Amino acid sequence: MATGRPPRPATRGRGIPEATVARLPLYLRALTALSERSVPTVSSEELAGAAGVNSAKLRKDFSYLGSYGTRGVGYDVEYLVYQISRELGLTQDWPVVIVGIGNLGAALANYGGFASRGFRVAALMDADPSLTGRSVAGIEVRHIDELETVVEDSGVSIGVIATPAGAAQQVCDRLVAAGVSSILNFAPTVLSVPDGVDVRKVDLSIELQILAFHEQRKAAEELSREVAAPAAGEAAAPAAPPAAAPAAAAARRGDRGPDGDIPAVMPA
Amino acid sequence: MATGRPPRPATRGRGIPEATVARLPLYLRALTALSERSVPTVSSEELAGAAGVNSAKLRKDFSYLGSYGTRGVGYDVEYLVYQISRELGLTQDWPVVIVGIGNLGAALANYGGFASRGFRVAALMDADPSLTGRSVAGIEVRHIDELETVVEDSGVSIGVIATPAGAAQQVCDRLVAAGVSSILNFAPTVLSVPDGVDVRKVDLSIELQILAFHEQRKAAEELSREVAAPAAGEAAAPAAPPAAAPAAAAARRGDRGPDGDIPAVMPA
DNA sequence: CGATCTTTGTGCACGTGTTCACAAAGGCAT
DNA sequence: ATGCCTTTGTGAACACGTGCACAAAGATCG
Repeated sequence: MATGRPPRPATRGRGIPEATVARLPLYLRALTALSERSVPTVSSEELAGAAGVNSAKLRKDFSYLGSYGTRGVGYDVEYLVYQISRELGLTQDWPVVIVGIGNLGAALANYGGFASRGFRVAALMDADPSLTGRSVAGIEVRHIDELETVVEDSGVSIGVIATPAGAAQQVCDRLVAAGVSSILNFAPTVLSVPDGVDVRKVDLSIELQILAFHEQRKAAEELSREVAAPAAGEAAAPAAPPAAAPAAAAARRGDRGPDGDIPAVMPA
Repeated sequence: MATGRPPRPATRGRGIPEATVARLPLYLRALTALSERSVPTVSSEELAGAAGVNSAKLRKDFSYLGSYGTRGVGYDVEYLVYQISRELGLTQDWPVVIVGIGNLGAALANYGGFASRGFRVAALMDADPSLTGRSVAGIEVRHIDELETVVEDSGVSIGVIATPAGAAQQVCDRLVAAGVSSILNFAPTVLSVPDGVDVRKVDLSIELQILAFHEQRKAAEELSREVAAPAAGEAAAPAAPPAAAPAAAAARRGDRGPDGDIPAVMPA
């Protein structure tokens, strides 16, 4: 009976699947909106709609956190907001350092969504001496040489890299050496980091290329349909603009996932 | 023989898995770097290293495109660059319209990675009349009212939304109505679109929240380890910087994925 | 020209994530 | 209280993605 307990309970104990973690912020946003409208409870169906996911998936996601719903009623909005916030670690303050204050870095510094959820811009840093001392989004830009000091003094554990690609790995190494163990990388480079350091990447160029792929596929499909069934539904009516109209027509088809959209996946 | 063609062949015929499509741009970038260094051929092992993926995965990915490698040698860099570019639809020009020229929109307009790969900023648009006429990144900002005209005239099929969350859905609807069938959304909102329209989302706040989750988990794990085995392996040796050492120690564990990093997934 | 060595391409097993479908649980009306 | 109605929580089937391991293919060298 001693060994009666599962030796390796499910996915690492109360380990929440990565896919679920990625959706929690989405639920949280939807719930926050409901909270602001003073909606007391919400059903999985409604919330799923607002978050743009399947209701079964949402319920399963929540089941990893515990049984926070009431059958026949739904979920208590305030309570769920708290539980998800806690699970995501948003009940504490996360000082963040942004490195590279170019166009993008400045945009990030100005981004409101930051402070709204436990994140605080502890410092802005750049290698360009002509920038240091200047104020961006009400925060003084400091020179990159102070990076180690800033990380240590402010207890920063999350770093955002918004430098050119060439400088990214170097900055990354310094961040990690200074004690940062989570990095959000906007530079178009593959960062190599030691075990235990999390890297997430945001790459505009990659996203566009993925869209281009699908766009091309849609165009090809449309073309083959026109060839297969010439002058079927839309006749030769829209003979004017060559690009726009056919694209929209191809769109209608809906060959992709269950919803209209597709998951935006990208390896770090 | 007309209908001899497969009506719905397998995973959409030569349908490439979504996960593979998402990695192709990564390979392409690594290959482009090799090409610039005039490297003639590359093995799956080397390329996988440069792209930060498993070599078996890379080979399987390429196998969906065809048999472009030579056993015992590797892949011809130039040839692969071409094949992947073609598959992604980068051999043609993709006019892109950016809506919302705030900090972020301006950063995107200035982003070099755009033009490098078949993408061309056809227009910048904003609802603020005080912005129209002004030049950003050498491109004149036009008023949102001209959106339909621009999309039609330039044959735009990809739109980038960089507006505040409140305006995103409205802009999205107009884009779709005008014929745009691929949208890259930077606004923190769930966009609803008709079937056949692809939406990919980039959300800074969500990425940070996912990082916070892992950061919290690492901290908790570190804590429990210290409690479970006080002064076990690392003694009190690195008693210096309080932040870096513990984090790195927790890191060692490697509880996450096979590689050091985790896939950055996000539903649109 | 055959042996050997390298590297691809892929069958197979495994793990993760998604979806369905339904029993159990709770509220609510009577 | 009892029964009905709604909605959750989850078991099980399925789909997808990953990684191993190896046979086949080709280059290279003696």
